[in-house]
Amino acid sequence: MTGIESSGRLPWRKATLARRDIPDAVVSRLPGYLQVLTDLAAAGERTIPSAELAVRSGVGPATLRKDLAHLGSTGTRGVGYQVDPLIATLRDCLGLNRPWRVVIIGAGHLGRALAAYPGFTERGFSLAGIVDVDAAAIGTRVGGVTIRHTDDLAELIADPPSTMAVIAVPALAAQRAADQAIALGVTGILNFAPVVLNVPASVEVRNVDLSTELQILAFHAGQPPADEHQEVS
Amino acid sequence: MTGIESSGRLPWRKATLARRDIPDAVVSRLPGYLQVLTDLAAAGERTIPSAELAVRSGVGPATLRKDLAHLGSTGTRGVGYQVDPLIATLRDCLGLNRPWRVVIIGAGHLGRALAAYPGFTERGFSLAGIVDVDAAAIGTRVGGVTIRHTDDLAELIADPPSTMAVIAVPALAAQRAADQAIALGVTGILNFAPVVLNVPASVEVRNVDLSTELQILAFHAGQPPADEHQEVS
DNA sequence: TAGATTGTTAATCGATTAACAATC
DNA sequence: TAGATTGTTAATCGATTAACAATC
Repeated sequence: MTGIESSGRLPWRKATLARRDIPDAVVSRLPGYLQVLTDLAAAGERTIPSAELAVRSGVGPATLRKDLAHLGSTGTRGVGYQVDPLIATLRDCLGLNRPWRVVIIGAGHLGRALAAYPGFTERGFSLAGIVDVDAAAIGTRVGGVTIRHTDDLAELIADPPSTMAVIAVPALAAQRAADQAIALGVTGILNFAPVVLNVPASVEVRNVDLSTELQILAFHAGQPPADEHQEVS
Repeated sequence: MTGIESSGRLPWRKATLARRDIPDAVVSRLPGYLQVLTDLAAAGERTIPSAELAVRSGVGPATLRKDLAHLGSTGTRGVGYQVDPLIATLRDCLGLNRPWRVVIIGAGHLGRALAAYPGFTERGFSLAGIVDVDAAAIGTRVGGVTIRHTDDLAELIADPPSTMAVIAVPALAAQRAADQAIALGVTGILNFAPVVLNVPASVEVRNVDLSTELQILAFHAGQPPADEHQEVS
C-alpha cells in the first residue's frame, strides 16, 4: 500500500486527512484513550472491545467507536481493537512520535511544581527550562534544570527549538510572557493565568484556571440534587 | 419583593429557575465574565456594553447576551449592563455568596503549590486543610495550614463542614482519596490525577490533566497551519 | 427624537446517541 | 456456522451565530 489512489481525493490530501479533519471535541478525548490503552498494554492486554475501553475512558461506546473511526479504523469486528497498534495510531495522530520541548515561564509555587511534575517527561515532553524575573529564585535547581532569568528566554527556546510554553506568572504579566514566547516561535501555550490571552490565530492556547474550576464546582454543589434517583453521568 | 407571584409557575419553581436551568456550556463561561467584571469594577467602570464585555471575555457578543439572559436579564437597551449588579447576579448564581471550604488531598509539589495559591482565598474559597500519608511532610506548614495525616481527613472535613476536595495524589491513590472524601460528604471534586474517577451521580468531578493539555497542544502544533490567512479564533 | 444596544427568534452548526447491517 | 463487535447511518440533542424588533 502506497497511500496513493487513482480515484477520489488527491494523494497529499489523503495523507493529511487523518490529522486534519478531526473535530476538537474528538481530539480532546484522544489523550484519555491513550492513557487507558497504555495501562492496558502494561497489564499485558492484547485486544479490547469498544465497550470496555469506553467505560474505562468515561465515554459511551458509540462515541468511542466514532472517535476512533476518525483515525482510520483499526478495530476488528467480532474481536475489538488491538491495543498496541491503536496506541501507535493515537501517538502518531497526536504528534507524540517526535520530541517536544517545553519552556515554563514563571518559577513561583506553581511553575516549580510543574517543573517537578514527573508526568511531564513520562509522556514525552522534555523540560527545556524555566525562567523568572525574581533574582532570589534564579540559580535554584528544580525538575532537573536551573531557573534562569526571563532575559534568557530566547536562548532556551532557540536551542534546541521548543514550540510549547507554559505560562505560570501572575495575571498582569501573562500577556507579556505570551508575546515574548510567540515572538520566539512558540505556537502552543498552556496558560495558568486567569486572563484571556490575545494571540494570533496560528497560536493555540489552552487555559487552565483553578478558581474557574472551583466556581463551577460551587455552582453544582449549590444546586439541589437534580433528582431523587441517581442519574448516570 | 417577595419573589412570590400569583400567576405563572409555582413560586418555588421560579426561585430555583435561575440556578437550575443553565446549560453546562454557559456555566463554564460565567467565572470568566465575573473575572472581567471584577477588573472593570476595580477600574471604576459603572456600565459596559455586551460587545466590549464579550471581547474581553473571549466570546462573541451574541453568546454573551444569550448567556446573561439565562440569569434573568440585567441589561438596559441602549446602554449596556451595570457592572456591580451584574457581578452580584453572577456571584449569586454561582453560589459564591456563602463560604466554601476546600480540602486538598496530597501534599506533593502540586498539592503544596495549590495550597499556597493566593487566587484560592482571593475568590472566596478558604483552605480547610491539606493531608498526606508521607510522614516527612506531615507537620510542615504551607498556605497558612499545617499538613496533617490523611487519617485526620474526617475531622478536617467535618468541622466546619467542607464540601469540596482537591485531589492531588498519584493516579493509583486517586480513587481511594475520592471514595474517602465522598464518604465524608464531599460533593465536588477537582481531580488532578490522570484517571477517570468512579463517583455517584450526586458528586460533581472536574478533571484537570496537564499531560492531556500538552498532548492537545502537540496535536495542533503538529498540524500544518490551517490557512495562509490568519483566522479569527 | 435619533442613536445605541439589548433580548429573543430562527437558522446554522456540530456533537452525541441509538440502532443495525456488515463482517470477523 | 453462531456469536460478537465493529463501522456507519440516521435521529436527536444542544450550542453558536446572525439578525432584528423592542426599547432605553
